[in-house]
Amino acid sequence: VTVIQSARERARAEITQEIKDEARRQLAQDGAAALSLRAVARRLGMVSSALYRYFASRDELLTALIVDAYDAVGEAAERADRSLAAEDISRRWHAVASAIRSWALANPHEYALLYGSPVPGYAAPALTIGPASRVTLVLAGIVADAARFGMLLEAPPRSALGPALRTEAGQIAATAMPGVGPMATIRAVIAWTMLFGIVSFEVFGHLKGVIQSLDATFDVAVEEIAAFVGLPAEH
Amino acid sequence: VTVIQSARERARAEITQEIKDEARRQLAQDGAAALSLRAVARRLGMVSSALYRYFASRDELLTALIVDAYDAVGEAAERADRSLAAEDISRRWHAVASAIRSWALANPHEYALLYGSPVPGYAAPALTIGPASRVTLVLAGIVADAARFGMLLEAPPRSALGPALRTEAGQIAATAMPGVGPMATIRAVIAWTMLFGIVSFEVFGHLKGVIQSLDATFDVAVEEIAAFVGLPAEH
DNA sequence: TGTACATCAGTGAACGCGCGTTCACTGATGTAC
DNA sequence: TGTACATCAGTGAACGCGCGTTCACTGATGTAC
Repeated sequence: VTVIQSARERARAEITQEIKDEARRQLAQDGAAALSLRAVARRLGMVSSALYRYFASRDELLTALIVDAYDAVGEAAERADRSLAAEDISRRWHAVASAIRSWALANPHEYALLYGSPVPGYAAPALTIGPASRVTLVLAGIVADAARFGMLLEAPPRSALGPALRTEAGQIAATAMPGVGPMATIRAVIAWTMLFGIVSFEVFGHLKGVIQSLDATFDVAVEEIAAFVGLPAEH
Repeated sequence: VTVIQSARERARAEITQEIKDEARRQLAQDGAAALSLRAVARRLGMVSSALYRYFASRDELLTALIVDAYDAVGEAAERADRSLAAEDISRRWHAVASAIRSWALANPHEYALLYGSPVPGYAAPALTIGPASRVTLVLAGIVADAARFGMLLEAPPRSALGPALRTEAGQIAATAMPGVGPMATIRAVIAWTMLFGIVSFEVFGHLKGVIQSLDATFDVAVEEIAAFVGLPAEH
């Protein structure tokens, strides 16, 4: 963190932030497709070409928003995780899942930007990978800790893993979940997609007209996914 | 089905179809946001205003594409389901899941239109509900048949259902899965979101750089979801 | 401390583009008597 | 079977809009001597 800043540097940082904030506001209201540099500039009382001093293109601004959004969910998940003792596996799992869901429901358009349809013509640059994996690493960390504490129940698989998948599971475990066996690793990856599956269905409106008790359903789902991964039960 | 048609009626039906086909082609290439009436008209050698004889607005054309897409996945699922004996629960489950995934991978933009970010400013009209539920009913039918044949294993829940959710489960079961208990019904609904969760993650690119063996992972996931719902194991 | 020059934020006009939708019209196809 | 009229597909021009991006510029802030 740079501390000493000239007035110019400070102004630049502040205005960059203001641009992102206004862009985020528009994103939240009308979605990513409706985000326009000109509209952002208009709202800030600037001329549209002035934004090019801060972002080289619309895509670059979009990338900044994506990175911020990944960081926002990531931080929400990390905060929920940190608020509990490491051994409290089941409650950590529930807390993190709820944090992700709450963030998604509070920021549906940002959630859609991250986990919905890819924006056509936009290729996520490499610098989004780090922030994107924060949430994933939190979930993986819970499974890894469960294994570390001997609390991970590796149930017999209904179908055996092929050799290719075993190898891949080993690599994933090595980097994100040391000490977790291949089947449990694959189950954890699948659980990750399951979690976002139910969140996406709720945020995108597919449960409307199907289920009203969304909180209760989500809790049941999270607990059942925990069981599926082999995490200890609640209480 | 109307059989007797005047030349005018036949021409109208054909051109309506051509418009939808061209629109679908553009949708497949550049996504829903890039779909433009003018571009469609240009490709068909018509003037843009001529399209208004067939669709009252861009949204109406989009709705037609959505309905067709729902019908396409729905039919793929139904065909896969019909190809097997009713008692062959496990293979029906796998076949239907694979049919959905294959359709999604072959038609990523259409899939995104149905299950990705909602199109901002577009409210799906009531007439999409019927086609949208075809896939869901196929999956529900498998669970219902499993119950009917005494092949559904209702495992003890890790967390009990609240009264509100029990009531809702009863209603869902009554319309879509007669004979299935409340917990199994909720599990079926959750399984439905899980299935689309993994398909969405694959189609939207979130598994890129995480897992290479996508076919194998999907098979494992489908089998594990079957176990979760209480469907019989393969073989 | 003061001056000369370099850096940089912001302006305003312009380029070139594509979009959805409306409307008065022409001319061909269908229908009623 | 033939004529008069109604229906309807498609045309072409226009309205009004907003967009991303470039570029030569002004004037203020910062830096080096």
